[in-house]
Amino acid sequence: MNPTAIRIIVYEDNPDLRESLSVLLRGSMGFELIGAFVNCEGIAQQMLDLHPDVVLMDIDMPVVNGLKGLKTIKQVAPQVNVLMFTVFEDNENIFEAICSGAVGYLLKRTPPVRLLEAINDAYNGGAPMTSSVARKVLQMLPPQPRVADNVSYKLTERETEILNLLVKGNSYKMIADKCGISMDTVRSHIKKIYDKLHVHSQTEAVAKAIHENIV
Amino acid sequence: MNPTAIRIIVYEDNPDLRESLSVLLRGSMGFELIGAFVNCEGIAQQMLDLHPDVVLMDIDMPVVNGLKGLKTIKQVAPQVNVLMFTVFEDNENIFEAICSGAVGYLLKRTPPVRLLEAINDAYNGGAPMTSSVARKVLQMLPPQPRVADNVSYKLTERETEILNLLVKGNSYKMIADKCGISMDTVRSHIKKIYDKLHVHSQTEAVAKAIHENIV
DNA sequence: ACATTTATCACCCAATCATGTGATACCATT
DNA sequence: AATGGTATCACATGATTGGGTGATAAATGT
Repeated sequence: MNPTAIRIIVYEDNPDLRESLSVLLRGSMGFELIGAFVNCEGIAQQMLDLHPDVVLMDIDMPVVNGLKGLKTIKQVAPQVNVLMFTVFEDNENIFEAICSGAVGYLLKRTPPVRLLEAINDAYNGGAPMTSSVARKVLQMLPPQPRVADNVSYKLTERETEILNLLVKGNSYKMIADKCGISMDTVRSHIKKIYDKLHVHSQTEAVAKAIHENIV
Repeated sequence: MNPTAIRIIVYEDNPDLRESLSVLLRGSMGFELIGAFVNCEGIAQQMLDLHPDVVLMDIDMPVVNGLKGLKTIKQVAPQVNVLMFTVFEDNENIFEAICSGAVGYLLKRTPPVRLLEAINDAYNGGAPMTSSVARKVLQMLPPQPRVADNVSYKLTERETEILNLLVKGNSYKMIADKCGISMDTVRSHIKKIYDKLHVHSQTEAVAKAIHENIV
């Protein structure tokens, strides 16, 4: 056992891939594979027994999947750097993994050299992730990320105001009251808003407004 | 001019580095340097005149710095992918850049090959960033944002499904079609949804769903 | 000075929605 | 066997919304 090497455990149900990873890690200086399992059963005990530096974690595994495993790790050994290693690139999985404390998120198409770099990064305080994943993470950030708001649709001040009231659940009548104008005028504005947003109902307008604009 | 190349503008006050970047980009297939400036003065006009695909942006520049430049770009040409390229690795700058719409954040010690890859990534919808930057971005994420999804309102599976269709702008009739049930049944479900969410209109339900639930 | 944009209001009609009341059927639990 | 939850459908009524057409006035830009 190399005392300076990064201690790694792999969780991966696919036998071929698990074997490839094992070979890769055993053949690379500075890395030491200390365990490889088909799923996350017994993961808590494994953390305590083997105390790895980095865990390479598949998501889709039978019995106990990677996201559950990640959460367990963060409970029993939060200092362990967990790198998700998966084919899933959907927001839901990324979001859950990141929120549960994964430090990185790599797609399985990552070339071996990059994988080793990523493990190294993770060990040294980085958060390696595929750039497509990174963009998804950025999209999760927003308190106020995009400045490109209603400007893109060129809504007037009044239209923006009315759209906001709509989003808050006001009916035409309530908007008319709050703005001190007639319902017909509200109608008129809303028609123009629909035009500009390319939608045909309140529902769509509200969804679009929340997703893309000021809210 | 190569019509398929990625069109790039560089903002960098250091003459040597600017020259290095120019040489690098001119010598690389698939990249076309269409401008290189010492600061962000006149950046708005430059965006409109040159319409780049990717902007490589230093932060520390005299007169008008990179963060201001970034914000200007996002106002006049929000579709441009801006890659910050800087020596600063402090949270403040990263945070501001990301929140202002930068798609990536590279440190100047990034090797040239990686830089080209990053530009390519940025152009193709990724968000390339140094892994140490990525970890800082992760730390900006709220600890565990919302676990409180539809469970809190205890919507049934069917109700959740219908709510989602509603959020996507479907009318009762369209939902009925997609679910293979009658409009009256849709009505019935939606009534229950309103009850559970304590709302009284589609608009409110949609807003609430987007803000608090699964979407 | 003229054209454009913005905000305002009016009227009409058909489509859609909100709400209530009630019924049937299936399933799981008790 | 009875209960409660879910999913399904029906009918009715009034309110709200979406679209069309058109008009006036003030502000703005050319």
